Amino acid sequence: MQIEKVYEPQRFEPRWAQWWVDKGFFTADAASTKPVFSIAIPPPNVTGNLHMGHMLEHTLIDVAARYHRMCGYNTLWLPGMDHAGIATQMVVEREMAKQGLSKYDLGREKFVERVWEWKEKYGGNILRQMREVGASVDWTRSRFTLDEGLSKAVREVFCGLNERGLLYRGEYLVNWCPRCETAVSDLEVEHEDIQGTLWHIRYPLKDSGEFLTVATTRPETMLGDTAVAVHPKDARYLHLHGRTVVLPLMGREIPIIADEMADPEFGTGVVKITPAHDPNDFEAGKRHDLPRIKVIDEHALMTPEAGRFAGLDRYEARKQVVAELESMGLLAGTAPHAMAISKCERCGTVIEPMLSTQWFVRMKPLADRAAAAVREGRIDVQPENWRRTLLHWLDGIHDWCVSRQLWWGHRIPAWHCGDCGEITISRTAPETCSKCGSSNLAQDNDVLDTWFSSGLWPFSTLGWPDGTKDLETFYPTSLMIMGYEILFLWCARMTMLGLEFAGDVPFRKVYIHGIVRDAQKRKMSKTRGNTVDPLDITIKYGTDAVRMALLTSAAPGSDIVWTEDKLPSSQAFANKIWNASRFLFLNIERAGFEPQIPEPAKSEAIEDRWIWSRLNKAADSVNRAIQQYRYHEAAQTMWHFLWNDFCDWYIELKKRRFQDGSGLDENWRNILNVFERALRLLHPSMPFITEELWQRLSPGEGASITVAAFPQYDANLDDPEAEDEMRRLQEVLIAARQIRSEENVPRKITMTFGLAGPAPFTSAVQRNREAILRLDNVEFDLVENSEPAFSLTRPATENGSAPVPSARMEKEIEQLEKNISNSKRQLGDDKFLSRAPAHIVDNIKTKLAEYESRLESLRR
RNA sequence: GGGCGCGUAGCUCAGUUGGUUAGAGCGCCUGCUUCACACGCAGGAGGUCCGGGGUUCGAGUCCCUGCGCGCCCACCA
Repeated sequence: MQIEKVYEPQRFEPRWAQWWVDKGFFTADAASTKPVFSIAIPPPNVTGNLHMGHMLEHTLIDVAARYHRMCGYNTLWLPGMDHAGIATQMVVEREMAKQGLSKYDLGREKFVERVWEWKEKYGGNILRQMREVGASVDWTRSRFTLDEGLSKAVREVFCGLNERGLLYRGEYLVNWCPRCETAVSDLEVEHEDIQGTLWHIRYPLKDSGEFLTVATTRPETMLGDTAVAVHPKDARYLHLHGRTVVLPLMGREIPIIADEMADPEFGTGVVKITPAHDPNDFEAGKRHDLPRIKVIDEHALMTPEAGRFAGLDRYEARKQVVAELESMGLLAGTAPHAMAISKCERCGTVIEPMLSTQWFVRMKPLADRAAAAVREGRIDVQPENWRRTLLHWLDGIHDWCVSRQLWWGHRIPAWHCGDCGEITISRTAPETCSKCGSSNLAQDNDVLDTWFSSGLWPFSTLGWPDGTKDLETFYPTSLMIMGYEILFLWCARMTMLGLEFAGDVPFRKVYIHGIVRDAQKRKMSKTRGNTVDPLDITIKYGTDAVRMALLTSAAPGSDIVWTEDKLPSSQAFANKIWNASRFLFLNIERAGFEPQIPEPAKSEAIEDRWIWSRLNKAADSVNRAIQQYRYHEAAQTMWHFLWNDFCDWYIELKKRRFQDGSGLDENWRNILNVFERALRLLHPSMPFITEELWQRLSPGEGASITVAAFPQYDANLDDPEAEDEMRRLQEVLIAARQIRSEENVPRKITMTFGLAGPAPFTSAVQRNREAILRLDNVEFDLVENSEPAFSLTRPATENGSAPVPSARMEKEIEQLEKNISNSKRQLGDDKFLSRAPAHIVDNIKTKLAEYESRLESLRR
């Protein structure tokens, strides 16, 4: 068999990815009686390409899924649907802008067609990309956002909410993005702290020479003021209650009201009220029945209500308003003011609180149920602090504005009567108005928030609202792995909607991972241009290496800082395994038999006993780690086992056994079995290389490591004696290597040491003389004594004696003296003796004896 | 204004319930073309675990506090 010196992932990865799909390994069987493990794979969002975050998330999910499948579960990789919404539209709009087109040039229908075309082209592109980085997904269950089944689920939920009294429509202040020309929810707004300005403006009292000075950060909104407020108990203004001021620039007479929202401590204690353009003022306006005058429109331009400022951009209007006030002597002053502005998460445009008619979902009842499910542990959220964060959000929930003034998305299933104005909400398009019977009906123009349909994902993808075998088998899903940036947007919504409509939690466990950041620890984002394309990276280093690099840094609760220099070492690790197998294959050929995984044989050889015990420990650790989402630990464990234990010691010790073509003997039976088991343990983390090697080792028909059993801890394989003996051998050899290295003795020259020490050391060396001679080219003259520690001396050579370098000795002596005095101090301390557990005390006693013995021999 | 997280070797980070001489990868130094691998092997240097208090026989780990970063949530003009 030809095995190349360097592992080339590109040769194998696409092949296995395709093969697994062809073999149907990712297709879960709803009819199976095996325990179910279903895991949700969030889709990459639609805006074009995969990014490193997708890669991380997919890797974690894939590790969990492969692990459970190997553990005997009926495993479903539940693919995500393709998101729709503002992001999609923005990308298409951007594309169109390059051709000098705007969506208005096309009109709604044509524009939607454009988006569909785009979706087909790039949506498919994303699937292809995911396949290329080894995404293991049952795409047959995949679903586009606007497909038939999902639309049905969306209508069902919308109508269901309505029937439960959880839906309402009305005119409120919503977050409005003037660039996207749509309402957005609170969660889609980003806050940015800026140094703003506080303008103090003097409002003249009617029938008096007095002025009231108000403070505002948005002077242009004064054009829409319908009152000014003072605190009811503010002694300075008691006499003004019920009086009237004349709004500068507009000449409108507006009342002075008493309302607690005015903070006497802030500014002058007087606040202007603009019910149409500020959430607080909107509420105050409701309390005092104030008119709402809209002076800024959906494009952020001033309305005719703004008088001579009409048509101006909001910021231009601000300038002119301030200038005019100043010239009129009504500007009492300005002051810098730290404040937060709201921006559209998608396009960065400053959000305008806008009076508009929207659809809302009443969240409190839904959130209460979700919170209860989390509190009662019906959903286990890990890491723990995210559980509290989620609960905190659920407890303080606001109603959800679900309507969007976009052209792409799920149309709201509500029909307006052109005659009586009645709104009919229905699963299917009604023929006539439910109130007046008119057939003059038009469907609501708004579409639903992307997250509305996304919130139905875990059950809509399984066939809900129809009762299907899939739904029955795989819902609730077992585990959801997602980044914290969509904890509220998605996780919370899925939980609420799942509980309400699918009758159970959408997933039993949620694991929240960190996000991938760039080398400067900034969030990766396309607009910033600091994204890394997983395709480039996987082509360069291989998917396995990329996965390993992500996994080894994926400690729970922390973000991953992505630097490309992590890749070469993962790549080196893949190559290391590759070459370990190369060693095996070359020797198999030399030994004269075919590659195979033979029956294991019991062996008394120290390296066999030791490696089995180590492997067993690794299996234990990997199983635990994956179950506890400690993927980095699983990856690191296998890395350490394969590189340090298997390659550095086990193979090195075995080498000498393969000198002559001895056939398929005990050595082979052990090493091949150990290697095969290690491949299985590594498979979830590095699926491709492990499959390739496994197939080469085990040329069976159609078998795959991907469905082989995951090795479990087996108490019978624990061999502490062998581990102890091996540890002693390693200690002795390392000590000898140090001396060889420091004395610059070439490997070719056999070194002979005097080894004086207790029986365990001397007998370990005695039993393995031949092995260690071959390994390090060292020999030992053994002297057994009753000291607790061994000591190494260099017998006289042709060059004279002088065994150990003195600098090293002095340093060690210093360290030993420190240790000894520490140990003695502890052992002389009555408190320590009486309170510390016995095994700690014993341990220190033993150590002390070892230190003293070692010190003694060094001094000699 | 609330809440959360971080600060450990030059760099990027591990370090489950407090326990003995704090680890890894990269980088650095020395020596090796040893017949699996130079994407390698062997050896080495490098840390007052951010500062200060406290609890404890014992603290990188728990508590308080200070400093420095970062994030999330929030309708105070």
